[in-house]
Amino acid sequence: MAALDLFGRRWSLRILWELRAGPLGFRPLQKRCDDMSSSVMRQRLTELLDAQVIHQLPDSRYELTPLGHEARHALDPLVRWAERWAATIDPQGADHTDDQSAGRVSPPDTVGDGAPERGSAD
Amino acid sequence: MAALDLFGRRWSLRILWELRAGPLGFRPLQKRCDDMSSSVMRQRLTELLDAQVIHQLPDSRYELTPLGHEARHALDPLVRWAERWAATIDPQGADHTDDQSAGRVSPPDTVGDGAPERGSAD
DNA sequence: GGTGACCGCTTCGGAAATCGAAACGGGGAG
DNA sequence: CTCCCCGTTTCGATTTCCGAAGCGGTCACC
Repeated sequence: MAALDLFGRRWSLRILWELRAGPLGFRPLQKRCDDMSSSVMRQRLTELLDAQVIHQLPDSRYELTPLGHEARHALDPLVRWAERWAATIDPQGADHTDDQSAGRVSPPDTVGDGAPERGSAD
Repeated sequence: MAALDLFGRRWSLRILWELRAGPLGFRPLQKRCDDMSSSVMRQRLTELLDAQVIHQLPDSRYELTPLGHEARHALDPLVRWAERWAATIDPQGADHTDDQSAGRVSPPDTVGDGAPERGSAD
């Protein structure tokens, strides 16, 4: 349950996700996370730090701990599900070249709607 | 990313989790989810309904769709990780037989810091 | 030495999400 | 009819999040 709460916050999962490839500094990480507010970012970072999911390198960059990497991998099935999910509910034109949605993605309406969103799992 | 947003909301994962054992009505479900606000509950329910993760039975109870069950199972590794995580950072109060804490759970503070709220493992 | 760019991080006012409790109409039991 | 539980909506109060500006610091460059 604690985990559900920790990861149920707005950018926690995203941060975990963006850190998967390697350590990142504060501002770079912020940019990767859709330019989220630095205030909230610091907050999430602190929570994650406290949960020992990430830690800070001597050069002050943030990096996943072994525990953090496990969490990120534990997330994999969910990512795979997300892809299937996207394919199920949004099977039509997956062409959103003109997409300009910022941070907010809404739950898809229904099959047959024309409201594309970003479904890239990177 | 859309999934990260859908599940990044406050009670989404919890609802998914509480529905794992079978269909539940509105108020029962609400009680199970730490008595969350009915307003937010309705909102989450709508989002989940819209995302075709849950659906409503003729007797108006809520139930996971096949897609929803997949999501719940996709969550399994995360749950397993959570247990390991709890054991890693909170190895002393190793008695999680009881559980009735309120809504907010924070990253455990066992090691080093004195963060406020309490966490419970399920 | 001065300037500008990036850095980690904090502060603050306003917007949005969440809460909490009350209330509606309806169903079933006593 | 009354009492209790139900699903659901509404509304004011609180919490969280956002967005932008600012602080002190480093480093390259001129």
